[in-house]
Amino acid sequence: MTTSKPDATVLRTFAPERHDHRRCVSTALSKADAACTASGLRLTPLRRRVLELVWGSHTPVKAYDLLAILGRERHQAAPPTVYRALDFLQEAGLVHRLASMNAFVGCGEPGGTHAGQFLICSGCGTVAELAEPGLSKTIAASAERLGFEVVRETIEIEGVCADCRRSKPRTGRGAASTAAK
Amino acid sequence: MTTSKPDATVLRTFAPERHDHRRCVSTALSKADAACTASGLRLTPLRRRVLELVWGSHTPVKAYDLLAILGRERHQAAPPTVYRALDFLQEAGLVHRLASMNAFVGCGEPGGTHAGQFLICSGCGTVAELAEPGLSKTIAASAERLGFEVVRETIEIEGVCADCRRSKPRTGRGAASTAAK
DNA sequence: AGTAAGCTTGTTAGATGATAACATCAAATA
DNA sequence: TATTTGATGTTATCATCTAACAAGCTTACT
Repeated sequence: MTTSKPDATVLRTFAPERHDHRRCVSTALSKADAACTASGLRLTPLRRRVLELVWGSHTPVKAYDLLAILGRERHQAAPPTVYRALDFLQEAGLVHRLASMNAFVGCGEPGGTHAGQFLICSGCGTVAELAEPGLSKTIAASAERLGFEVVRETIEIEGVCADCRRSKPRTGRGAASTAAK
Repeated sequence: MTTSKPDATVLRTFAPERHDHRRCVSTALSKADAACTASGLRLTPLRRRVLELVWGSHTPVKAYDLLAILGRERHQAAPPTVYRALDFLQEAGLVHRLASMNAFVGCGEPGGTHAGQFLICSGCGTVAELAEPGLSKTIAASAERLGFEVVRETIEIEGVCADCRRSKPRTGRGAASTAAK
């Protein structure tokens, strides 16, 4: 699920347990088509397929997972194939790379290349993308005081999403059930 | 340069051009000794040496650079040697890993395992570590609204530090001097 | 001291992540 | 059509990180 939320700062919400994810994918692809057409970028079949695969997963996707899938589909696929497609998609603002986990997620609001702010749930692995102006503003203010000019922000917050907190509530001191291991 | 700054939110400042960095290193090692003694952790010769090497560089250090140095010193050193030491130092709160560049920096204020907020200068490569409560608070507020429980923050801001801005001032549209490559 | 337990390091091997360099092919343009 | 540019194929390699087991040290207890 990604669009038409009242809260404009949430570009991509955590994936709810039940939803027709195919619609997310097709919506994302349509947006991508439009965005590329508008800016004169070439969303080739390969690039489009990679984008589709990235969106196809609820959770961030690793480059080599994509590579494995492409390898099955195309009889041949080497790392550069996938990395080049991902590079293009990143520059086009269609996917984001999560540095803290070396993985990629579809961008909920393609268009301008914007800084991503991500909440990553360690329970279900899904990711929410925010665009909190307040956050960027606070960072800019801190940087300003040191005379630092901000170019790129990497903000990735790991934690537990609301759904996972409900299904695996925390006890007072350490979880009891899944404590082993 | 790392300590005794009036601004308590700056845990580690950008390295000034001229300073006796050996003092930074020895200060950091003393702090580490004290912290480990206090918390019953074993700062073995190997771990201490790795910490020293990390601090020895003004800029974030790559694991394989450490490995190369250790290899020269010890006649043998394999990746696990260095990664294990780094893991220990991270958990002890003595170094931070910068996910956006796969590198490590000494922590300016060891002790509790705190979230790092980093300003990374792409000019000189040096890093400042902040602890802006306002920033964490803003993040917590955004997370709160989504019912998200924050566990770990990865905040890495890339840009240009004050010194580098002075020495390579930006022109109106694109730098002229160092534009080629 | 003896010795068992647990932590630390050595060692080998390999998984995973990413890029360089050059060849080939397709699309856009002159 | 010829030329140029961009996209993809291909091979090779580098960089980052981890698993698994062996060996050595410390610690704590008898």
